Amino acid sequence: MTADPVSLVFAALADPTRRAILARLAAGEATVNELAAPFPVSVQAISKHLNVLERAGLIVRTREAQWRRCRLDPAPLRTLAEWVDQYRRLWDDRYDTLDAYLRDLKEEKDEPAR
Amino acid sequence: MTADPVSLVFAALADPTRRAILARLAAGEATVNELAAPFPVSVQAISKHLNVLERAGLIVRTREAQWRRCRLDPAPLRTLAEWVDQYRRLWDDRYDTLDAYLRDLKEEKDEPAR
DNA sequence: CGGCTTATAAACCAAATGGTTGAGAGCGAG
DNA sequence: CTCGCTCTCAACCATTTGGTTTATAAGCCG
Repeated sequence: MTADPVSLVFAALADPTRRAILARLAAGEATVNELAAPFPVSVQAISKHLNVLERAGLIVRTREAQWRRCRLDPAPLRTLAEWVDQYRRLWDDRYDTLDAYLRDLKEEKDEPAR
Repeated sequence: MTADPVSLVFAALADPTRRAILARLAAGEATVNELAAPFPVSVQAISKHLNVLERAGLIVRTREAQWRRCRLDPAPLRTLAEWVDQYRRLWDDRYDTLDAYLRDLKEEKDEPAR
């Protein structure tokens, strides 16, 4: 129960079953049974996975007769993309100019380095 | 022990302490003690966190006298950025033109040609 | 050598995780 | 109303996780 949203999203995505569920939902809404069908586990287990995804804000569930329709909410994924982008300069060559800018900033800050 | 690399990376990032360690390492290499200093937990706990980060491929540790110097390896973050990008069209309006392009690609594939 | 510092290993513990089964609740169709 | 389908809740279980403390390895320096 770390409560902090970023951790919730990362934790939710740290499971292959849940990532597969998201992939399925990217193609459109689905009911719990539809989502559970491809997996070798019980529907109850999938229901638990959906709870995790919902608490992370990655899906929303709407009740519709006896069905619970699940829809993907991409907002947390956007947040996550921004988080990863903090580190883009570390691997992306095309980031060179901004990287140089940041190096300049750093040199200003700690002169006696190296 | 899910072994699958993507899950390892997500799981490693699902902890605020470990993300803070990565943020620190983005500014440059550091020893275990240096990394542990800001946190209210024992050095042993940090050592365990470093094991998790290392198994996820996010850091590499080199021995240097009695110190273990830790360096960030951005490769898994790049993989992760690519994973998230699968979903970019779901939230990014500017993705409209590329979205249309991908739809065209898909139409091509559905035909027997190629 | 002996002591200090750095870091890991091992044993232990409480809590969280991912799964199961069993028991309903909610709703539509016959 | 009752049957069947959809879905969740509750209890239980094994394993993992994040932390602790204690012990130990490895290396520098006086």
